Amino acid sequence: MAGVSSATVSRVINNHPNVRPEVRARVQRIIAETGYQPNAAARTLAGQRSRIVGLVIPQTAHILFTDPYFPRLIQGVTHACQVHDFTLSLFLFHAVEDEAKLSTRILKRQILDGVIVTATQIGDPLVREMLASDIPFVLIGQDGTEAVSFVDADNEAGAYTATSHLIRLGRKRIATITGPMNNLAGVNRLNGYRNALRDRGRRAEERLIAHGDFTEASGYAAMQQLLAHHPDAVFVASDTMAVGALRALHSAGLRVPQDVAVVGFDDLPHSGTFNPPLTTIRQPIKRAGMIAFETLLDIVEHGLEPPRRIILPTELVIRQSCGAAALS
Amino acid sequence: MAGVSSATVSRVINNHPNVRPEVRARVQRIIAETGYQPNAAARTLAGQRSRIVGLVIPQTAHILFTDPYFPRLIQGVTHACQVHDFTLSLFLFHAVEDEAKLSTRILKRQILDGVIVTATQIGDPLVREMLASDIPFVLIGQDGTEAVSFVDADNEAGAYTATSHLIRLGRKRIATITGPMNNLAGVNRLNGYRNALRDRGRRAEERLIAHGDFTEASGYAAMQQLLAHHPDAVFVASDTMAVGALRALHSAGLRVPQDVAVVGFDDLPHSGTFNPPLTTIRQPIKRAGMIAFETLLDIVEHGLEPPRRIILPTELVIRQSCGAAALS
DNA sequence: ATGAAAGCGCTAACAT
DNA sequence: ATGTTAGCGCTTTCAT
Repeated sequence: MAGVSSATVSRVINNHPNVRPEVRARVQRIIAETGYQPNAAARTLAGQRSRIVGLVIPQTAHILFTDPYFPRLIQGVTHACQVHDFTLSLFLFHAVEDEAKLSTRILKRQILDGVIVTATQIGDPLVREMLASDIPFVLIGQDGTEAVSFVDADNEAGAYTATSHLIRLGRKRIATITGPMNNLAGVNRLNGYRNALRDRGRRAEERLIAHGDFTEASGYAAMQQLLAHHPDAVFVASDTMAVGALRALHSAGLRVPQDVAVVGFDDLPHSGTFNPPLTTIRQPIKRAGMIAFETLLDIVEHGLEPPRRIILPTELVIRQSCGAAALS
Repeated sequence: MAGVSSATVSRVINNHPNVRPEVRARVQRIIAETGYQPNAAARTLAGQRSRIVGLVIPQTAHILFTDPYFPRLIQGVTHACQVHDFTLSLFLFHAVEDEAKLSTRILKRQILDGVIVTATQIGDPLVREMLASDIPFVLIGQDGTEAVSFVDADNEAGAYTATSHLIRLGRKRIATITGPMNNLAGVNRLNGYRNALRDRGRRAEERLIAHGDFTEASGYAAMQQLLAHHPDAVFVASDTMAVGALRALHSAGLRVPQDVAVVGFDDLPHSGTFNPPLTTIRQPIKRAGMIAFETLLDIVEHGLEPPRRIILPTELVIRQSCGAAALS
């Protein structure tokens, strides 16, 4: 004790106004000298705030988890946590059964001030559960539910830009490899592709649309399937699938970009080192993670209403795989 | 209330023996019906156990964090946490300054029952700090400190196997791209390489040893450097660096495995889809994460002494890049 | 501006 | 085998 009551120490730590500056300074000195840190459990119990948020990654994302997308996202969220002196807890579901534990183990124990949920499918039961529990939460990406706060990239605009770019380069048979159709990012990127063609008086040919699931293997399979219809360009809805597509193209002896131009989506850390370096739509993954946290914090502190709906811009990053570099 | 005191409820929840079976059943029924979950903060405060462990990833690993190695590891740790009803908190350091917060923010607040630390450098100050704080912790990998519990792959044996394999295939000028020399995995893999050559009466040529830092870019640079000395094989100390090495080889117009055989280390999820598919040393990354957690749990429950030192076996996975497949 | 005291929801030691 | 009670270390009224 530094000559004051524990109540005063508490006021100092929590920056309450009613403390004489000189007392405050003295207490702070003692804190620094002794290396005192308040016990987190006691604060949580007394104050009803844990300063812990959860990052929930559903089972559907399990196979995607080694994709560099998630590390980037985690970097963003942890960085924001760091800045605001929050702790991040990770909930990674390995099987569908695990998700049943979400409500009991995670939500009802009141350890979390809020939750960030990522990579949901359309109408994800996880989201319904969260909604029912009235815990503050924000989605990264959308699940199609109205009145849910989210941070998302402008998937449709990004896909539109990518496809327009290929049209502008004079490509005639522009195919696409989509994401999963039970995922709104997958759907929106396909919409962007369709709209870009439509706005230039072309109709999307169904044979030039192949579905993937955001994995590299699915990109490979989808590209092989498209080959039969001789595309001269392909917009791939994720960079990871683009890796697979490039492999399929190489195996078939086709040159990129001369025979087939390729544009991806994501701009992952290694996309610039693909062979050839990948032209792609950059989405600010790390920033999305940071903004998701900050939005969540705002909700925790100022209430759930109205739902925050944040859409982040994307940009076209031109490298070699689209053939534009060769022209200029 | 189900007709009993809170103490009895507590006994039921914590599986204390002294409860009549019929009372226990009744209480459990009520718990199930009401969906009651004990408040985690109160339990922690009263019981001195939080059932939360931390996973600490130092700043030195920041640039490596998008490597699929970390997701695998995280999958292992979260899976084990799931099974034992623990929660995982992630501490990812973005800058050296952040690490200063480890002790104050993380260790002294007593939120964590224990900590798993990964990817340390030799003599990492982080480890010294943990040691000083007497919190239970285990390393994934080693930092060279004696009397510290760790789980590690048998890096030296793995590298020895890889190099021996290349020798057996008749390669004469076997180079290596190493990991960083301030990292014990890097050092041990180099030792394995040297020993394999020595045991077959060869001397490692210093010109055929190029240093990398486990990033793809460093693998590319190191391979370019080695090219001047005309290796006919190269053991690359990580699959991610092998991607870079393969790129350098392709750019130089060399064929893999005909001109240069390549063997990697890790067996990351995508290593089988490289061009050509990569022969590599598989280390059980996910399992290392699980075992690290279980070892930590053992330490938390049964004390720090003696330090657990666990070394996991590796295995050679033969694919196309080493040229063995072509021979058989 | 500060201190005293109640209480957050549990666990554990002590009675019975 | 079960209930009673005293904390765990804070925050937050309520006095002063």
